[in-house]
Amino acid sequence: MAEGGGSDSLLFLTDEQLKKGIEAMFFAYRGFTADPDRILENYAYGRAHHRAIHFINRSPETTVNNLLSILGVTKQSLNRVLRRLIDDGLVESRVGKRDKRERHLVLTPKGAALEAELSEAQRIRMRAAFRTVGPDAVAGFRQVLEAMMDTDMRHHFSLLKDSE
Amino acid sequence: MAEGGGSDSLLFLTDEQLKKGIEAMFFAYRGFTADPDRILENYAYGRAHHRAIHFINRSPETTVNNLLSILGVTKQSLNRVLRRLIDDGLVESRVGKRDKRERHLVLTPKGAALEAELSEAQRIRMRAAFRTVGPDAVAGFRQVLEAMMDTDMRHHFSLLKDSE
DNA sequence: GATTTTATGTCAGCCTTGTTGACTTTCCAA
DNA sequence: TTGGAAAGTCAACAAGGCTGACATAAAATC
Repeated sequence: MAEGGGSDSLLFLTDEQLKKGIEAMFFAYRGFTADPDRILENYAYGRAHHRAIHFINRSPETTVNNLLSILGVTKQSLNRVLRRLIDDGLVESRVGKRDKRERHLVLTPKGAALEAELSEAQRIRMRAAFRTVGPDAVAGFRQVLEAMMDTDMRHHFSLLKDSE
Repeated sequence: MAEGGGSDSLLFLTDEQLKKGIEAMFFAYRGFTADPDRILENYAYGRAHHRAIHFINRSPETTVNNLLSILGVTKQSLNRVLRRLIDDGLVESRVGKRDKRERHLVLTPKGAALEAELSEAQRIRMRAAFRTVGPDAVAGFRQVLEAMMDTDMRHHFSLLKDSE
């Protein structure tokens, strides 16, 4: 009874528990992206487009550079995605007023519509999960995820409007 | 005070809270994969190889078909990955004894060594996160993730050895 | 015993999304 | 006025998804 980690309160740190956490992340992330992925297929967009749309919606008038640091990809990679979203009329690229080298990105009504469709699908799943497990579990979920982020990403994360 | 969702216990279901959950998943998953990704670079392998190695280690002697259903990719895609792991001597493919059509996959010592290196890196991050937040938060984390999975994936998830 | 189904492997070709490198244009700021 | 930052673009490449077609062996079924 008193073998292994010793105290019951440390059982959650056994390698088996950690492994379960790892697999939970893997399977849950698949579920997490499944619904948007299905929607994106109808528009022939991919996850990269979804990510761009999401973060432009979160921070309207954000610059390309800022988006790059959030998404962690090269400008060439982002540019290809952004190019198409702009050409398709989902994103507007506004020349900066103070600094005219900067481009400020905003969603057009068409872009906002797709964003709403995607995020609604994702929220439905998350709402169902949250409702199933209750507020305490949700608080724990958020704490673990935040602790698992890279520190620089944690900074981006805390910038959301409703931050606590 | 009594506006919005009404009761305090439902605040975790506001769209803003759900959005924070969505972003938390995005940033945390990036952190979650960052350490293995760095290791894989040294061997010129990708995440696909990591996933295959992980699930072969979890269920030794698993068949190709079983692995396909867990990973959710096409056999052509998996075959390319598996081919290289076998050629490189990380995975052994054994002809089935009862059914000779089946191939049973096991890690070689070399494969097990890489698996250990990868999963140790991932466990270190998860252990740090778990330790930071404590057992109750970890329980909540696992509950939310499980609730967020697709049901068929939840089935694969519960098959782990230490299942509760 | 012949036929069908299942499990696997493989070839070819396509797409998305990541990468590096090189180069240009614009334009702020020292 | 000039250096360097911000942005855009072209080209080429790789990983890892996908589809479709086809081959083989063995099991299962008729």
